[in-house]
Amino acid sequence: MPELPEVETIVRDLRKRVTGRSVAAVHVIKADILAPDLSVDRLARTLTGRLITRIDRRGKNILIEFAPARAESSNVSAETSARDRAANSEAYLLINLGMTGRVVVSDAPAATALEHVAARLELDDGHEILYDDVRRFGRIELHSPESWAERERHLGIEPLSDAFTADRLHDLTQRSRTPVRNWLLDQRRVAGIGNIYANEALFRAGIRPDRPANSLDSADAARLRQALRDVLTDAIRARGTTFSDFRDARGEAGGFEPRLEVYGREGKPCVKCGRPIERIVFGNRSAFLCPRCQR
DNA sequence: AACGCGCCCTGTCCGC
DNA sequence: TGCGGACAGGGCGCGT
Repeated sequence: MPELPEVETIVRDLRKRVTGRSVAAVHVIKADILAPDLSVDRLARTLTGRLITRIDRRGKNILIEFAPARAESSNVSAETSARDRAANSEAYLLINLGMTGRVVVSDAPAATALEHVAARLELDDGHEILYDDVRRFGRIELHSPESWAERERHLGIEPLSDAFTADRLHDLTQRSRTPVRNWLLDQRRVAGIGNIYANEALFRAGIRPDRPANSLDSADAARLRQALRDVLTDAIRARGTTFSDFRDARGEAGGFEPRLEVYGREGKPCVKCGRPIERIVFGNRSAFLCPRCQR
């Protein structure tokens, strides 16, 4: 269930721990977590020896940026091969955790407990970045600046950015009649929301999850925008929600689960009115709501 | 062509 | 006690 707050938690941990390190070696144990066009060989060839310059998050994706392999030479021959050009520009490693992916730095005590390590990045300080994933729904992609720019075009607006205004959200929702919970899950519209925070935000905003997106008026959109920002911010502060699988880069669970108000609380009393929380299923996923507080 | 559904994968839990 | 089936749900590919 890693969504925006969980990924942000990992990114902040990683940023402190591995920025400025370089890659000594790459090991892939389960090759099926690599993107279809990415071979173990190309990944290893591209990353070995490279300096980690930045760690970022985009939606639910971890983005590790690497410096060019060689310093840019002033006058490279016109016949520079594609591989040379790639080595002369930044590289971007994208990690999507899927359902059960974990990124843990190897010196954390919890690292030894990882049972499904799919890939390891050895660093020059002797530590490793471990990618662990029981179900292997996660994915690792390698990008050039160009392919990353292309990939990013398919990701929607960041809900914590200044650009995510009530007007913008209202405008976007008016183009679709899909249930607003499903609407929120589509990463091409808003990036970073998954089923847990979609449900939590809709409860906070007093909006039923099965309402068509285009039924939201501007007041609904304003409440939803604020609810999304609040719940994501609160969850980041609590270092994410752990149901069973999520762990931060130190291998530790998040603290937000006890503060969920509807998700996973079927039959339990609504925190606002006391009525039992209902679970309904649509779009192949559970939605949780208070039938009284959400309209 | 936006939308909905099934699939990928494994661990856990529940009912018989 | 054991086992089969449902369920978890991110993201993608496909059919309508």
